[in-house]
Amino acid sequence: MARHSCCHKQKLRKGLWSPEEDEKLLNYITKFGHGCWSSVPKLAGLQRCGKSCRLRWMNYLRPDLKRGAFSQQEESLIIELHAVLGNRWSQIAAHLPGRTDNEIKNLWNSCIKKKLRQNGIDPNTHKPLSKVENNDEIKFHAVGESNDVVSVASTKLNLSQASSTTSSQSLRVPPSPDLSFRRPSIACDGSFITCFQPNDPEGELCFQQLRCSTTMSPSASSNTALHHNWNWSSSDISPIQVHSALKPNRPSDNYYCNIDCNNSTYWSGTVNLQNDHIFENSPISWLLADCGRFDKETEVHPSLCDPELMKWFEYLHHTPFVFNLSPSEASQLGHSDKKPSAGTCSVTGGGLISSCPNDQILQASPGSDMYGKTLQVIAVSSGQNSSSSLDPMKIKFQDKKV
DNA sequence: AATAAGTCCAACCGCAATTCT
DNA sequence: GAGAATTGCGGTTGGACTTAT
Repeated sequence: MARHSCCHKQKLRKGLWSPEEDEKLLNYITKFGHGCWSSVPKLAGLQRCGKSCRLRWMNYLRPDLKRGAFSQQEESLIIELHAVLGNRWSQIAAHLPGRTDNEIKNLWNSCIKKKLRQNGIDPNTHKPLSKVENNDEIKFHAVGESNDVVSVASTKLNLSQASSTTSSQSLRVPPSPDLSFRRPSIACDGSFITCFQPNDPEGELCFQQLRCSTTMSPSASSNTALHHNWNWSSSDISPIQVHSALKPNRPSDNYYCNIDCNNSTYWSGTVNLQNDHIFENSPISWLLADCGRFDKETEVHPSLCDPELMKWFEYLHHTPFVFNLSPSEASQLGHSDKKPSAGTCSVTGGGLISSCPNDQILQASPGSDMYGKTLQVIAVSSGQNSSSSLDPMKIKFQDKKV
């Protein structure tokens, strides 16, 4: 097998880096920056190729790298991002400050894959490995423009086993289909972030261990992150609030909120007090569970339009979910290759899903009326760069009767 | 205690995209 | 515009370490 071109020219060292080599590279880059990587080894006095130097710097010597084991939150985020991005390790790493693509890839291959399989989930597709009997499946119909009837059977997840293990919580696999009604919720009114305790009639969430932490991102002018922790006790009935005095000054300043239960992240997201936006990190978002209950404009990951993820919604709510889109709206929402541009579509009633194959219109199905509200989905312009799949859409929940 | 099997992870490799000449 | 050089990415490998037999 041919070596990389830069290694042909001279006999270069390979294998593990010695502390002396590390020191040479670190000293050189600290003083002069890396510039052109191919010239770094010569200038730094190393018998390595530039590529090797770059890799060592990026994966080990960089001062901004985070050391130590991955937290439960980080693992959860990796799983969620992998469901959306696949093996795009560098893009996943971009969402985990201080972590490298190599590190995440190794974690995935050595650890997370195994955990997912143990919980009955295919790590490649994020679909369940096994399905249960047909009578538990939810079937619904969506009527296309040509009056073709499209039947979509949702995937019933085999969760009973997973919910009995601690690792299942790290996967944020719901312990029961009714979990959505027990989720905590975050509200934001421009002055306060308020964390509401979830309704937990069966005590599954063990409130004694439910914790909310909020970290304000450090701004350019300040290296200090504001960090707050609260613990709910079983007797608490009041929501937790972040006081307005902590309101950040710049629109870019966000609060990163995590709600943990039994040391696993149960809800995570970003709250921006400047514009009242709440962005949930989870692509398997709980947000749609709040249809009709939110009255704030909220950002949601476009992956919510992914039929596979919508199946989770179906599973959680025992109700189908049907988009009611015009062809152009369907296209704008990402059912074509183009990114969403400006546009509006309405999603009506209690349920919706699903794919809009080939710009086919899916008209409203006789969905359930469990929410009795109108959900407006506003696809916002997300620029021309089609390489980014993470630009959020805004979803506005309006308190209107259908 | 010796050895095999399994796990983890740093580093290598080829390829593709981008930049430079 | 063409070819070379460089950069970045994801798949794979190999060796150190741990665990099981």
